[in-house]
Amino acid sequence: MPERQPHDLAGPAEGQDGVLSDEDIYARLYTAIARQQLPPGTRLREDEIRQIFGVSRARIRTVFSRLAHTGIVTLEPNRGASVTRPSVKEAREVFAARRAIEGTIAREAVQHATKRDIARMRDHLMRERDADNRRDRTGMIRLSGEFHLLIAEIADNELLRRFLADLITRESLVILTYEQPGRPSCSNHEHEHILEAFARGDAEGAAKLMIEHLDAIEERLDFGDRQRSEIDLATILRGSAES
Amino acid sequence: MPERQPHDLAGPAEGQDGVLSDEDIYARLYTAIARQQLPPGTRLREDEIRQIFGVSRARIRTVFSRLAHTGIVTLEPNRGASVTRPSVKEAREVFAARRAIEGTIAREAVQHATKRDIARMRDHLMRERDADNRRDRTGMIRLSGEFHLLIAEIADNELLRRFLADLITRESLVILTYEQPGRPSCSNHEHEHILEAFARGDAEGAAKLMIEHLDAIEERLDFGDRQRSEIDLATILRGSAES
DNA sequence: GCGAAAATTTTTGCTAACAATCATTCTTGG
DNA sequence: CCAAGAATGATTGTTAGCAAAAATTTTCGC
Repeated sequence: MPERQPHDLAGPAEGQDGVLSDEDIYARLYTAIARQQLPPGTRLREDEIRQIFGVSRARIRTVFSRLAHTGIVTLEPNRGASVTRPSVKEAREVFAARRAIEGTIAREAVQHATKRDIARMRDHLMRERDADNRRDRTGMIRLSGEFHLLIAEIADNELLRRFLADLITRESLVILTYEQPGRPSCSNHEHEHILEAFARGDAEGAAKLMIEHLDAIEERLDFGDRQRSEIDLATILRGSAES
Repeated sequence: MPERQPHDLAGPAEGQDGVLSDEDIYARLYTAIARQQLPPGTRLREDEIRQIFGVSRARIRTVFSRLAHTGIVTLEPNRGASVTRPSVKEAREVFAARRAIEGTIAREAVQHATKRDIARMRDHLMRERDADNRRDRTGMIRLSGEFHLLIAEIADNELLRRFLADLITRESLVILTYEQPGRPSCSNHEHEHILEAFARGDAEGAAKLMIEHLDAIEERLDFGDRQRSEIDLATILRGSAES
């Protein structure tokens, strides 16, 4: 897993007179991490980021502090910032937190959903299928997360939507850290079942399917396998030293 | 509603060599706000806070930025920071978000709870009753929030616990803004019913009671009355100008 | 006396620069 | 040749100070 460098974070200037606001910078870094462009462990050096965005270091420190507060960036005193490498415990907490809220979000969203919302969901799944057919992995990851956020948007609670956005971003780091090659984490077949529950107005069904979907994502990761293989290697290496 | 000043935020130094870390400063301000010591609208001037804590302004700016990210402090460009005054919409979102997660948290907590946890809850309710009998309003508010956080702690998901802590802090601002005098917002009788559900291991019952408890808190506030009385005054004042 | 404009003060936004810490490279002794 | 220590460079942590914006006070004209 090579660490990618944050070279292309700067884009068209969004603020007044071409100056990026702290919020803009935060959003850029956040999005890059959410889209797995900056994998876990990527060093984020203040001076480099400040040059990329053309601002002073103090601005970057502020942004880093906020990113750290959401848990997607880790600050080490005197050593700087890096994209968070989630531990197994953290990973499991992210999934548990998602299960805790996404069932309820789905239920609320079904009760709020208009015909237009359902059409948006359909359109979204078509785009997921397109990306899947094109083997556009980055696009799939983005669209998968966005499907969940679309549901949260339909549920119409900004606090929950933002909390979920953070959880999804943290989960994208989990996926990069613990994913098994060739085994996609988020299935658009499962998304389609959820959409069907929405279309028939089945709030409890949607909630149940959502939780099962999240269970399935978690199962596709390999926390357990990784720990076992580490123990085996250590045993083997100790054995060969003693014989 | 007078605005209190942040004079007494500094306390015993907690960091190495008596220097407070950013985290310490964040925690101090957060706690003061959560305990309603700094009411909605309180101006937080950088220079004043920096003098109180004996650090540079840049440190304070970092802390303010993070507090603003949780929504409990509001930053206005070129005008500074103040404790957030929640709008009615925000207030309702806080309650809706709490209902969305606290039912699930209560359910999880019942399934995790040990005898020791139940004893801690009982002890906590005794302290609530003490505070109530002493008419210690500040203590009641703190302990009420802490009861909810104790349940989240028993549920053992740090992400949810922290999100709930933020929601509770935001709710304490809502209560200060919209509370009816003489009408306490959080009833320890309702807490006792919740504890009973815990003691008999009734996860669904606990979840249901928790949601009803939150409904009841929300009902005790007067979003509606306030809006209605404003409309009446405007109508009356316009009527007297035309006659 | 009142309102508007000007002047002054206060506060925020931001940067350059220095101190402190860590990481890397070089040197030295065994 | 290797390990330990020293030297050097890179990076973070922090502050002082200036520019810009907002708030407050003073002045002036009617």
